Amino acid sequence: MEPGSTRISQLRRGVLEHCVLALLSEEPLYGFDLVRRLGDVDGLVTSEGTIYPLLSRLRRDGWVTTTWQESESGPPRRYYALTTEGRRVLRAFAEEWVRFRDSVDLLLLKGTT
Amino acid sequence: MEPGSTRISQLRRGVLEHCVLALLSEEPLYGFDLVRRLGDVDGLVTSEGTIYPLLSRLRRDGWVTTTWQESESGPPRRYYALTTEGRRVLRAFAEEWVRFRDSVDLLLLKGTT
DNA sequence: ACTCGGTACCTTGCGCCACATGGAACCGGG
DNA sequence: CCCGGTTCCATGTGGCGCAAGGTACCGAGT
Repeated sequence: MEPGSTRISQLRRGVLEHCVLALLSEEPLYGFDLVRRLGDVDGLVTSEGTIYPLLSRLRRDGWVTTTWQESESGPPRRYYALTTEGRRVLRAFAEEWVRFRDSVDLLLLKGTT
Repeated sequence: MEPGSTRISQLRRGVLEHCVLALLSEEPLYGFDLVRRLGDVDGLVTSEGTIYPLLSRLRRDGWVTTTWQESESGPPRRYYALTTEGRRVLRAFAEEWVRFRDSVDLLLLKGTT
């Protein structure tokens, strides 16, 4: 399938990023683990080709810091942890999301019930 | 501001399209009117530069049909009406949206309450 | 030793779509 | 006779999710 063409993948735009922040708000995690965890969530299944560029952006924007840690089961892991700015962004998005979600719900589920 | 760069505009991706379908599911509407109606909805404010290419895609995909109608207040209006296929797509997306929304809610609003 | 699957990191190129910008034409009122 | 409101459209840009492909480490099996 052509990249970025499915309807559901359009949906994830701008949301996935903040779902990662939400996961990191509980504990530092590494990329490969994030892919696995998101893989368990309906509608948020993703791949390494999405996660790593995304994590780079988070780093670039100063929303996360990273630390390398040895692994017993493979190459070293890069753990990502939220910065104060990252937490602020997450909180702000959570509010924005609620407003957006309610608007879409209102339009979309009016006649459907 | 650079086009498509704001965080909120990423959110609208793939959603706006189906919100338009939802609006059309009640009655045929024309482009300029759609911009006005979406302008009243928090988080879905958009512009003609977004709506008209979007409507072209809906037409291309056979989800809508159009009819021209004279206007007393300006140039003729192009009214868009849902096809059977369009209604099917809308119903399918509504289900997909609920699943997606619930997943995001779960991740995003876990610690925020 | 050698391969093989699992783990773990990364880059590159593509396609989609929201948006800014700008253009055209119609109308009514000052 | 111009100007704001209405109504349609096309073009170019930027961001991001994704497929594809590459590198390297580990343990287990042959």
